[in-house]
Amino acid sequence: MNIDFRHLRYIAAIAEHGSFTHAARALHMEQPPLSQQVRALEQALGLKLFVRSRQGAVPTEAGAELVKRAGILLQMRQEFTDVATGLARGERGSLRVGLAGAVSLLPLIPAAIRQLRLALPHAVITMEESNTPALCAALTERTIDVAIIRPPAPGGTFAIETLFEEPTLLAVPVGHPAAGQATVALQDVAQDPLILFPRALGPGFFDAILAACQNAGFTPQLGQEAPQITAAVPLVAAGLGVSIVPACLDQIHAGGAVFRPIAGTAPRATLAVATRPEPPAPLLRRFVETLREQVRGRGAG
Amino acid sequence: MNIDFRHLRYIAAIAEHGSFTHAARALHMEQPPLSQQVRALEQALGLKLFVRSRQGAVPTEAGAELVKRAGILLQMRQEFTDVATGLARGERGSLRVGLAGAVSLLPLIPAAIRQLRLALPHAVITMEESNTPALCAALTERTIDVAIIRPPAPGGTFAIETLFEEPTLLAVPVGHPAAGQATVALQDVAQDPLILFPRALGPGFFDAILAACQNAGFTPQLGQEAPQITAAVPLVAAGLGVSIVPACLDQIHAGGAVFRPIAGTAPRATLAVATRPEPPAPLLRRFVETLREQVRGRGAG
DNA sequence: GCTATCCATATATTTCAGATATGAACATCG
DNA sequence: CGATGTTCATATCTGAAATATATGGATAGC
Repeated sequence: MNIDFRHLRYIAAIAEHGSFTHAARALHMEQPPLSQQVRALEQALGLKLFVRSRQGAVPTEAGAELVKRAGILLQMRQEFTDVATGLARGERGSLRVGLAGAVSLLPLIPAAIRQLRLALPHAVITMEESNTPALCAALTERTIDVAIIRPPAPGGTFAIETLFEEPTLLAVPVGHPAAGQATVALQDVAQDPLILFPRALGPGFFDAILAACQNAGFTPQLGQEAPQITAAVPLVAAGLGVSIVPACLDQIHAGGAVFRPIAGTAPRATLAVATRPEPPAPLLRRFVETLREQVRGRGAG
Repeated sequence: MNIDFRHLRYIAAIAEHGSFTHAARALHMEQPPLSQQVRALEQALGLKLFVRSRQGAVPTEAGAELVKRAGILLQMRQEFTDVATGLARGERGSLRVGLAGAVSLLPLIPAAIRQLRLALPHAVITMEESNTPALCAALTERTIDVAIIRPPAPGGTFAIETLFEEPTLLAVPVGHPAAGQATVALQDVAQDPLILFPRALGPGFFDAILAACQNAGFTPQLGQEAPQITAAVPLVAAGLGVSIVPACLDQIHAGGAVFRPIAGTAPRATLAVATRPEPPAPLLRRFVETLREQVRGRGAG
């Protein structure tokens, strides 16, 4: 015979109540099937678990030992279902979040992760920073579970949800004439070399910047290429040119670079949540929901 | 739904084989019921355990966690049955043995216990020494599981099995005329005070000694009463009289007492195994069997 | 495009846990 | 001392649920 949790529950109940009849009542069943099942179990194990008498039933020595183990097993089953419901509710599990360049400077994302960490102490949330193409590759390779990227996502097929459009600022070196103005028109820096990241790291943002310049009536002269989006700021500070960067980069106090709002219609840096196309794990779903809440709550970030 | 070992086996097998079809084969069942059961389990837990594809099935993160726990539970069930069969075979468990006075001097009993200890390393065997009435009381009170007694057993109802008849020796003080003889007839000590234990500690043995004296043609003059059977030897050594004692007592080298075989039909000290009337636990059965073997092997002991 | 393989669905079958009814043994109480 | 109520055991029946059988749909590899 195959021992079953049922048998374990039965012998535990009998030991607890000291009688087949009372145990049966507690188990919401009748006494005969209980006797029958215990009898079958005893036969299968080849030993008597209880000494029956008119006063009830007491475990034999072997019975006591096995009742003890039955209790442990039942407790572990309970733990199994508890963990399962925790996982189902997204209160448990692990989530690896990938962040595109400069995204971690946006208060929004760390805030969302912090909120989730507090709400779900059993969840393990890890972060890593990279660029959009690498993040998308990591998604398909299952190295991460979700990425905040700058669309479009290259290669593979993902579920993409636009989070919000981040405003941009013009970064100019101190001493530059535009640094004196409260707001700068793009034309005012048409002659300066434009320092940008490699287009592959965010073609959408890259093209939006170029389009804005075209709209302003000039074709920008591309200067030194910044290896990442954030790397443009030190280059500007070094006097190699100007740059258009996500607004959150003004947190980088490079000393030597100042940030100014752009007059008119400035380009915008889109941020999106990318996941694998498969149905999301509960914890992932919660994370995305939290992100949306944060966006709604803060407007931008 | 109630989670069952069946479900745990199923998900463990699927994780191991990486496919429903192969797992079903390994489980000696068909694929549809396996799919159905896992589906039901997933529904009950409210989460997906496996990602199905044409290449097979791989656990989700939650699935992997739960598969791990399922393996532990299954392993503990195995341990449960292992312990149960160990208990059933009497290879496991505890046995409390009570020994009547002087019985521990008989090589037979320690030898049996030693043999059992070596053969059954998982068994816990403890011993204690007392007198027959106390041992019988301990049996009914379930303080011990088996006793080697000097019948008859007072009070209560027990399963008694005679082990063997131990020969007796005459104990006389050095310097006593009988000490010079190789064999002593009981008549030769008819005038000496006979030192004996209280009759209640072994009425059968006590009466056998008196009967032997009557047979030899005299009624013994009872001297100082020894509190236990073994205590007679020092009293004899102190010159307070003679005694008739189980042969094994010659191991007590009191200095001052010598032991001599009794001519003719000497009284005999019966030893018996007493247990509670209920069917014996496996380990107890083994112990009694070992005792019988020892008796057969050694003749006396 | 054909075939093999994978999982899902639908239906039939069988097994087995549980309910009901009853019996036997014994303690308690009037 | 017998009546009554407790205990657990036995026998038979019912019903739910696990499994088998048959089939379908989707896809990867040849």
